[in-house]
Amino acid sequence: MPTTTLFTVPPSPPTTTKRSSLSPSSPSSVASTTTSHFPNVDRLAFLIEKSKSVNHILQIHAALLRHGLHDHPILNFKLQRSYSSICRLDYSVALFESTEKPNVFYWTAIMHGHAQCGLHEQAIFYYVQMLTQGVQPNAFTFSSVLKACSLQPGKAIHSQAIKFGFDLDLYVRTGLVDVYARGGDIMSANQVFDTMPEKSLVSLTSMLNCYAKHGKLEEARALFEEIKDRDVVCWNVIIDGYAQHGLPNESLLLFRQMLAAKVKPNEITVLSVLSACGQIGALESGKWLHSYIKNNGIRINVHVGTALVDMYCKCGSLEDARMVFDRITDKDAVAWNSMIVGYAMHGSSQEAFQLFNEMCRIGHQATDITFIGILTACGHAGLVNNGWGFFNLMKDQYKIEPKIEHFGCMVNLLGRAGHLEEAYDLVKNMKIKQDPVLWGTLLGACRLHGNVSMAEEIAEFVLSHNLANSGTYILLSNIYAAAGYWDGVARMRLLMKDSGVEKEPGCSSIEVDNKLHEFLAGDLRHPQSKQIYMMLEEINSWLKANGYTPQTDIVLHDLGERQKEQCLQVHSEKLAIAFGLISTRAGTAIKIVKNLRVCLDCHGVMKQISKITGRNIIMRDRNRFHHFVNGSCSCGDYW
DNA sequence: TTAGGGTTAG
Repeated sequence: MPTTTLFTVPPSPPTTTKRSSLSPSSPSSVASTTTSHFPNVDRLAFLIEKSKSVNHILQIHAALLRHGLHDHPILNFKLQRSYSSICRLDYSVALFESTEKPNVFYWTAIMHGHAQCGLHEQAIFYYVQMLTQGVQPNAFTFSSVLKACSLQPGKAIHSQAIKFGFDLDLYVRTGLVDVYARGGDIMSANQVFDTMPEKSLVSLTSMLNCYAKHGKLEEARALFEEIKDRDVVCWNVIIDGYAQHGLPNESLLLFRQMLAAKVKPNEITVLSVLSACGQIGALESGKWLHSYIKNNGIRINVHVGTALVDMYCKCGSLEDARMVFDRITDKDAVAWNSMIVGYAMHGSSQEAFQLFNEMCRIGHQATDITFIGILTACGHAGLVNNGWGFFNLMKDQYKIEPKIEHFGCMVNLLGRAGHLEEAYDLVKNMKIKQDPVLWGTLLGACRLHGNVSMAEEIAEFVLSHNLANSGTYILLSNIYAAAGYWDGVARMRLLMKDSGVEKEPGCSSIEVDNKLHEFLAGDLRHPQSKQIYMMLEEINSWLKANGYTPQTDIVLHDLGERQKEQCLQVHSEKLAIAFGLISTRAGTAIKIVKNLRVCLDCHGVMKQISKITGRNIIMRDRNRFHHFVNGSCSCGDYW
């Protein structure tokens, strides 16, 4: 019986056993098949199909040439397909072109090969050529070419499939659902799907994917619940749908259900679940998943490795991230970027720069994302000159046109460092479309440096050019509040109310024993609420004893001093830290994730708590990580 | 009178 170990060199066989040329047991024996035995076509066909590397295929190809079998229609066809399957389209095309009068099998295979390798236009070109040469397509042809179609050509192929009578074929229909799904035409996808004469698990999954990809999670869930024998692909689609559309908790919940349903996760599953862990900042769950991967034979290839690096960075453990990163053997630019961006968000600028140099040294091309990481690193460290240096390097040497995100990093860097005019000029003069977020960044810098006049000038421009969003009103309101212009605050609140804008409430979360606990400001919903508030009282007495003054001026409401203090005391991050202190062992680090930027008062309080309790506190806010150790923060109070 | 081809997750 042939096995997949055919291409490994076996222990030396007894010399008395005559090895048949029909069952070669090593690559060289394929190529050196020169005995009188005529190779069996089935056997060679099998060997071609089993081949996974270009060398194996080339050896078999050579053997075919030696035996004059290269013209054999099936072997030639299989060879062509085999080269395509490893994306060696050069060989595949050469074979195809040397085939006299290729039949529909050859045409379909060459289309499929190109579609598979992402050469979509080429695949469609072959389809047109085939028709021009009078070869009739069949159902296989349509399902192959559809893989290469975006919405417009897809519609044309759809009509042709109807014309040739293959549109009811299960595979063709599934391909059509997929075309409409990819093109975002959910209505048409639905219509094609609903009118399918029969539905397979694959077609159901294709429709499920359509909903999940486009954030139609309710529809996706309803369809998912209807599917009887869910396979791993099905689960992957729904888990990823939640992970990519802002519901990472739901994604983790489904992952647990998948395990309970005894469906074995694969590489694709863990990519989505790791992303979900990263979004939540769930380090314990992420670590558990890492061990699961190791214990269940899921290979840590460059994709899984990068997802792990990303998860560890976002969950606050740079050490674990770096350990995984160093073990990735075939790092691509994405892997390097994830580690560089990780260092950047922790404010480890020097490490980010070092890694960037290392990446360049070994010949990896930096991408636009690399520069986002590097410029972010400059921003967190206030390195204005370095920032300009990298920004220009990117444009001039790497020929990467700065995108809105790069301008965002620069405006943030300049604005934060007090170079307000420079930042203003950069935004005014940039050649790409004006963006509300960028103006928001600039307004944020005006707020930080108390420049009310520039803020008002910008506000006027932004409001009159329809560039305001919810953030603009909030920022302006905050700027007025900080300057004590309560009239201005009232005006902005009115504008916000009229435009239906609501401020996103601050929310902090903390993971204890694999369970996520979320807190809003002043939250009383937690079962241990009473103990949490008692702990808060204790913290307050510690702070008082240490002479800490609450930063009441950051409370942007027109309230009295005592009320402002009370307002600060129940900020979500304070509830989370209080819960962390009562629910974890003394000495363990506490990790908190906040959806907004940490406020000045909470930042000061965290520093004090780290000193008083001797605990390390790691806090991820919307902007970056803060590591509080013994009374100081890794951000150096610059954030 | 034959063999060979296709659809879903990343």
